Amino acid sequence: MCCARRRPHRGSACAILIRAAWFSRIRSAIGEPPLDGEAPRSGGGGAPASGEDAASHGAIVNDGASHPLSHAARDSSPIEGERGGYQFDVPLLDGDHVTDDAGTGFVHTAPGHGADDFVIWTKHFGQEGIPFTVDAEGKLTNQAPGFEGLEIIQLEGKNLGKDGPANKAVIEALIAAGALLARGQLKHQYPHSWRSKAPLIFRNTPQWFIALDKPFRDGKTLRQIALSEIERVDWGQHRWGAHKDYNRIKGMIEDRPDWLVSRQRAWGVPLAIFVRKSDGALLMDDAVDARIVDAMKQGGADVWWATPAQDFLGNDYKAEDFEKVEDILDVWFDSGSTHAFVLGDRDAPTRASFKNPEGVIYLEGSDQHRGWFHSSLLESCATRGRAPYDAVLTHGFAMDEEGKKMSKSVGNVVEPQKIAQQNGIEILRLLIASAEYGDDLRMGKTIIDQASETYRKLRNTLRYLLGALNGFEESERLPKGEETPLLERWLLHRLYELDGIVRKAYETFQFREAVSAIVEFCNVDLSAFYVDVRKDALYCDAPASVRRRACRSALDEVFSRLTAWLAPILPFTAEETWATRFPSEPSVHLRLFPETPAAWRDDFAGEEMARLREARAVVTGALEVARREKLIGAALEARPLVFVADESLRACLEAIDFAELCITSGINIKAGEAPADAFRLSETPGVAVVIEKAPGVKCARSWKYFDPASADPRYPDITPRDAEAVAAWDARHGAPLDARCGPVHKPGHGALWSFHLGNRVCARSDQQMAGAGRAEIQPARLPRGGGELPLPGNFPDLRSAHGLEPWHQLWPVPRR
RNA sequence: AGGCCCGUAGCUCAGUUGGUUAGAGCACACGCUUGAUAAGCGUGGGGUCGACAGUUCAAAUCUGUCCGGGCCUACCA
Repeated sequence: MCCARRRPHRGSACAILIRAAWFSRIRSAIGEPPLDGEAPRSGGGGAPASGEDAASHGAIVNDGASHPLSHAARDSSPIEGERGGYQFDVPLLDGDHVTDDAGTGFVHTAPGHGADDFVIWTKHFGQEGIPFTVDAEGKLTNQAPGFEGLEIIQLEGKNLGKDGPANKAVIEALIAAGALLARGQLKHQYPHSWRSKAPLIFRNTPQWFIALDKPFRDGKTLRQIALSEIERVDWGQHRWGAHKDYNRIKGMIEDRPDWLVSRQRAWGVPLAIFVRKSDGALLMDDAVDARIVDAMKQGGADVWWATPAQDFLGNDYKAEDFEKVEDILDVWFDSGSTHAFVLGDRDAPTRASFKNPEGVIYLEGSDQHRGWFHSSLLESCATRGRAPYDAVLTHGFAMDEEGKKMSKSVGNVVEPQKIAQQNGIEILRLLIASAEYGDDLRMGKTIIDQASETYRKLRNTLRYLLGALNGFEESERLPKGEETPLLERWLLHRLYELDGIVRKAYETFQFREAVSAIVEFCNVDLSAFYVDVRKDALYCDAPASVRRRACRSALDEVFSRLTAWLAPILPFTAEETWATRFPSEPSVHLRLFPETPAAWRDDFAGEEMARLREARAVVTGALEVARREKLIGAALEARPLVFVADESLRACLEAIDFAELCITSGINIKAGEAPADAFRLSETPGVAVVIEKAPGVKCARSWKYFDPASADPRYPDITPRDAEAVAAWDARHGAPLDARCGPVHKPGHGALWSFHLGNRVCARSDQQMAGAGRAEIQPARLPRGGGELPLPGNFPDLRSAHGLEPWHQLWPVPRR
C-alpha cells in the first residue's frame, strides 16, 4: 500500500511498460492526421473529452487569453494580420453548466477557455477547431494573433503570480476596436493550486491517452478485459455478498473515459517516445527502444532528459526530424505497476506469467477505487490480460466521535499515536478489529474506553487461566471420554463451535465476528458461568479428582485456543500470555490455530446445558429476591427448592449436580405444585423456585454449608470432600496437617496461618481469622509487564515451605 | 451537482426468504461477594430501528422522497 502513496521513483520500470504503445496522442484541435505510426491496437484518436481530458487539466496558463474574440477563424488561416483573424462566429450552445434560472441556459462557447466549454464544444463538434492559445510557458501563442509571447501570469520577479501583460493588452485591443462593453474585477477562489495556493489558469494542450474501447487483445478492448476481471476478482461479493466495492469499481470502469497518461511536469517517469515532426507519427523501432531501455537500466529514468536525442535514435534517424516528448507519465501508472516488480514477471509479462501461488490481495482505503485498485487493474489488464489481484479488501476512514471527518481547523483530530501512548496499541488494534472497518470508524473517548474495558476483560481471563493452569502436567490431562462431566463436554463443544466461527471470520476478514464471539465466550460462558461454577472444584477438589482434572484439561484447551485466536489481534498480549506459561516454547505467532477434534462436537451437551442454564436463571432470579430480603448474602447460604413440572427437564436436572451449577449448598428438586409465592420467570414456564436457608454449618474451606455429622472426624469443620483433599495434600507433603491448616483447626496458634486450596496456598493473620477479613497472599503492585511476585515481607518462609509459585504473573492493567 | 456507500440502546455490533414482545456484549444504576480483588457474580433501566410516505394481513427488513454523514469526481498519493 505504501508504495502506492509514495512519490514515484524515476528509475522504475514504468517507462518500459508503456513502450507497448497502446496509447495515442490527440491533436485534433489543430487538425493533425491520425497517427499512422501507431500499433494496430492503439486507439483513442476520437476519445471523448471529459473531466479527464486535455483542456480541463491545464495548470499553468490562463484562459483569459483565449477570449472568444481572439479565436482564430476555423475556416481560415489563424493569422490574418496585425489584429486580424478574429472574424468568426461563436456558437451558442446548450450547456449543462449554465442553467436557465441563472441565465439563458446557453453558453457563449470558448472551448479553449475552460473545462466546461471544452466539454460542451467537443460534444457538438468533436475536437475540431479548438485552438491552442497558450503555450507551456504560460504565454499566448500565434493562435492569438497580435498577442504572441505575452504572459498571462507573471512567472518571475517581484510580481510573481500577478497579472502579466496579456490581460491588459487584450483589454486595450478591445477598446481600440470599440468592442469592449464593460470591464470590472471579479474575485474568485477556484483556480488555485491546492498546495502552493498559486493562481492557476486553464489551457488546452496535446495529451497522450490509453484507449479503453479499441480492440487489441483477442479482439477485446481494455475496458472489456477489465470488466470481466472485475467479475473474477473478489471485492467482497464472493466472500460475504457485499457488493459495495464491486459496484463502485465496476461503475467507474464502465463509465470512465480514455486514460490520460501524459503530464506536463518537471519530475517523473518520462513517456520516452519520439514523434516524427512531419506527420506526428509515433516512432516504433525496436533498436531505438532497446537503447532507451539500456540507458535507463544504467542511469535511471533521468537519462531521458540528460541524453541527446541522437544517442537514442542512432544512425537510422535524424534528431531534427523528431520531437523528443518530454511529458511525464501519470504517477498512477507507477503505483499501478507495483505488481510487476513485486510478483517478478516484468521481463515477459503475460497472463500466464503472473505468479501468485497464494493468491494476491490488495488492501487499501476505499478511496483507492479511483487510485491504486483502478490503475493497477487497467495497467495489468493491458500488459497481462488480467487483474494483478485476486481479491481486494477496503477500509473506511477514521472520523471523530460524531462521525464527522477529522480536520485540523475544526480541531477534532484524534491521533492514533496518542491512543497508543495513553491506552496502548493493543487497545487500538482491538477497537479496529471489533469495528466494521469497511465503513467509517468513529474515534473518541467513549469507543476507546469501551475497547479498553473489553481488553481488560480478555486480559483478566487470560490471567485467570494462567493461575488456574499453574502446574498443569500431561499426566493430569483427562482426554474427553466417558468420565468427562457434562460441563466439560459442553465446554469442549463450545470450543468446537467457536473454532468454526473464528476460522471463518478470519478467512473472510470479518474480524469483528471473531472478536465478538471470543469476547462473548469469555464473558458469558467462561467468566459468568463455567469458571464461576468450577471454582469450587478448582480450589477445593483434590488434585487427583476426575472433576478437577477434567476442568483443568478443558481449560488447557481453552488456553491453547484463546492465545492462538487472539494472537493476530492482540499480538503482544497473546505472546506475553503464551510465554508466561511456556517460556521455552517458540513464539505464539509461530503457531497455527489448534485443530479441534470433531469428536468435541456434542449437540446433546449443548442442548442439555442450554436447558440447564434456563432453569438456572430461575434459581439466580430467586436468589436475587432472597438477597434483597436479606435472607441470604452469598448464594452458598441457600438451598433452593426447585419445582419442575416437565418430567424430562426434571430428569435432566437430577442427572447432574444442579446445586453445583447454581453455586448453592445443596438443592431440592421437586415434582409437585409450587407454592403460589414461588419465584417464576415468564420465559421459563414450569419452573418455580423457593429459597430456603441452607442447613448445617459453613465449611471452613469451601464455605459450603454441610451437615457436621457427616464430617471426617480428623477434620470436623470441613466437608468430607474437603477432608479428602486436605488429607491427600498432607500425605503428599508429609507435614502435619495442623501446621498449615492451623487457623482452621487451631485458632490462635501463631501470627500467621496458612491453608491450601487446591494447588494454592493462602494465609491469614490472627486478626483476620478472628474478624471477618481474609487475606490471601495478594498480588503485589508490580510494574506493567510482569515480573516476579514479591511476597509480603512477613511471608518469606511460607513461600519456600510450600513451594508457592507466582501465579499472578500477568498483571492487570490499571483502569484509566 | 453526479457515482458508490453508511444511519438499529450512551458505545461497538447481531437481526435468516418480510412473521411472536427488536437481541448480545460493553457502559450505566442497584445489590451480592471479598479465594480472579486495579477483580468476580446477580438484577434492572434504556430503542417510535435517521424522518416521512407507500406496498402488505404483517415492515428494522421491500419501494419512493427527504434529512444527516463519508469516499470519489486532482498535473495529490
